[in-house]
Amino acid sequence: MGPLLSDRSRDILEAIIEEHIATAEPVGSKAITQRPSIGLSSASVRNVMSELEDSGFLTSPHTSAGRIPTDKGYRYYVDSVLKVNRLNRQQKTQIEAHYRNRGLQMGDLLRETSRTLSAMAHYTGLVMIPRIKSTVFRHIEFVKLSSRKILAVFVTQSGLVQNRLIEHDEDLSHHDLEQITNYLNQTMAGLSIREAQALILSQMAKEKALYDHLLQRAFRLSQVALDDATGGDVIIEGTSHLFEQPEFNDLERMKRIFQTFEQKRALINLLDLGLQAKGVRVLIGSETEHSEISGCSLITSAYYGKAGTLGTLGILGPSRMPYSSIIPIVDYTASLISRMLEDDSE
Amino acid sequence: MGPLLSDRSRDILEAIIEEHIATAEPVGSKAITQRPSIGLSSASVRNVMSELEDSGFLTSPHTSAGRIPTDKGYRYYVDSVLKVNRLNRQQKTQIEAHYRNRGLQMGDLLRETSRTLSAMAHYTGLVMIPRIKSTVFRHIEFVKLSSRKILAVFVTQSGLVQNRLIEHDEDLSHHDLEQITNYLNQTMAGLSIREAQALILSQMAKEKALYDHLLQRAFRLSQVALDDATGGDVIIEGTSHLFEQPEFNDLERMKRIFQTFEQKRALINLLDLGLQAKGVRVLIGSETEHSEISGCSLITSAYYGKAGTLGTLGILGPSRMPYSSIIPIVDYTASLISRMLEDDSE
DNA sequence: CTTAGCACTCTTGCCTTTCGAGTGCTAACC
DNA sequence: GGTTAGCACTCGAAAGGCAAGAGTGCTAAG
Repeated sequence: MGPLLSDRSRDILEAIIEEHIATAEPVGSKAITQRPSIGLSSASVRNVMSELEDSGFLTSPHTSAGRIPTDKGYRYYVDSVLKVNRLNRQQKTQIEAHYRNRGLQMGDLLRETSRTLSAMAHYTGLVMIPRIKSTVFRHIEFVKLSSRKILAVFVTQSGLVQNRLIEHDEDLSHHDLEQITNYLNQTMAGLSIREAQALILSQMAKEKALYDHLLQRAFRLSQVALDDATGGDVIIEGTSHLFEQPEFNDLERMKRIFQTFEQKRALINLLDLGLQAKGVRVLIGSETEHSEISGCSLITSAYYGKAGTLGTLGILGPSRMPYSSIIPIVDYTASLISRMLEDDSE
Repeated sequence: MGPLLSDRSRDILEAIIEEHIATAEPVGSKAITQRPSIGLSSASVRNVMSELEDSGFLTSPHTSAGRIPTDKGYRYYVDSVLKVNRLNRQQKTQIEAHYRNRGLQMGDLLRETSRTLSAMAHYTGLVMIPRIKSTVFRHIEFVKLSSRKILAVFVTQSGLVQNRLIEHDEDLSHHDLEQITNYLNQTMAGLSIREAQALILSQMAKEKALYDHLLQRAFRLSQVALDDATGGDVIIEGTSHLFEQPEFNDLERMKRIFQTFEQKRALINLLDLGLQAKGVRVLIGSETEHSEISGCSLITSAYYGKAGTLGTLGILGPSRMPYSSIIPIVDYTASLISRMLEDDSE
């Protein structure tokens, strides 16, 4: 896909984009001629640039200011031109160093991953916390906080801890809770949450007939505890890096971006899109269909545990981003923590 | 304390500060004379302003630009002039509305509180998560994730859930862990963490003599689980409000502030200062001794659970802040969630 | 002690000018 | 034919100048 361009047009588009990525300035025809790979005069380059503008790959801020890539331009570049670097030994070591010497539990591991991404890329790091539904049951516990309030604490195979407060209209004794806990832990051991939920529903129908009071309670509690209503959260780190980018010199724009960070909803939706995709996914500018972060690109990849896809992680930065070096960072980090999460649950 | 000023100087300082808070501009002598409370000519006001500048309460950005309060000026104002408003019915209802209709567990409650503070004040809300040490033990659970890894999940009286990954060199069976769990839950029920830790230490000494293998393990595990090394965290909400303030039009400054938000360390230290203090505490500009957030003020208050002080919460905004309306917001919110946390553990 | 008056200072906004970068077009060149 | 030198043109950025306005400090009179 992507419209076909002549070799020459492609080379010049590549040169313009790379120059723009390096300088953050609109690039003129003269700058291009100075590249060894282009053996043309500035006049010829101008002709090509004019064509590229007509077909929507470039745009000019004003008449006499050189040209900058459009989202379409970046898209073509990423899809058809870009050659992704491989990480060198040193970079890999640098990433791995973030995880050395610590027994990190799931939550901390994900936070550290977001930090790693942000530190390596000098942009903002994003890590989506796994949806409960995509995890495997390990352990559940009901702790009685007061006569009406029960805290359900729930641990997944990969060590993610979730908890939910349940208001119960009936006073269950410690002993009752213990029995419920034991029963549920035995019954649901090793099930995926999806399976567990199905089991609960079918059992609830049955138990109504059997009229076993305690079991009824057990299933009702576990149903609430495993309910996924809270729906996803995302860990954002390294937001201050955005201040370093000249394209974010605009306070109004920064405000909108940070509002988006705070609401998280929109980010979660964007990250969700990457759940199914294989490998690294690049969303450029308006493709995010979220005007609040226009001018930004999002590089994401899914990460996995033993039970399959857990979530996505990625980097948010300006569209003017050195894709060739950012993409492998996301790729390597995703596969690294996937490996860690798979090993973990042995 | 606070240097003594004549009534007149005090009135004029008050007028200048309130005018500056309202307009965000340097205020000149003429603006002051228009206030009904000041029955003086601009010339007289100028004389007083000159004195106030000499004694360090005011400063002028340049010769012909009116004057703005210094940190010392704000400090005097807050300590000796300010009359704090009371919240009206509507504001209280507004705050309470944030907590209606939801069974919020501890973590969510604190996050919601940070949101509430930020929404009510239009500045950034901060809530410190309680240090383990200042809480009461409720429940502990050890979940075996793999042969070497044990996840310790630990619930406090107020429903705060903490977890820690323990790498253990010995393969404990599920049955062992269950016994350990039961024993510890019985032994430590109702103790404060401080007491529990003391108990663990003394028992560990004893058990060495008694040579009970399982108990030794139990105490060693619980020691690690209750270790407070992670030390505090703070929930920050509403950072985007800062963009609305004219004094934060400076990108370089914003960057420093957001870096401070990311590191959190400095914020935690500042919030810690408010742990002992009774009532609302105001830190103005340079008093924070943290140049990164110079020009900011921090209004904090401690909040309580049944077992005493849990942590502090507050609002971060520009020094030019309507203290009279912000202080009661912090005050009321702190007492409101304290009440909720006390009730909770009945 | 207060205040009117006034000279002085400095910023702000606005206008003009200049400069330079970059373009598009045309005509000459290979 | 494609390619390129040359050139007029456009437009923004930077610099300078000017007037307006706000605010001050000082002085002298009330």
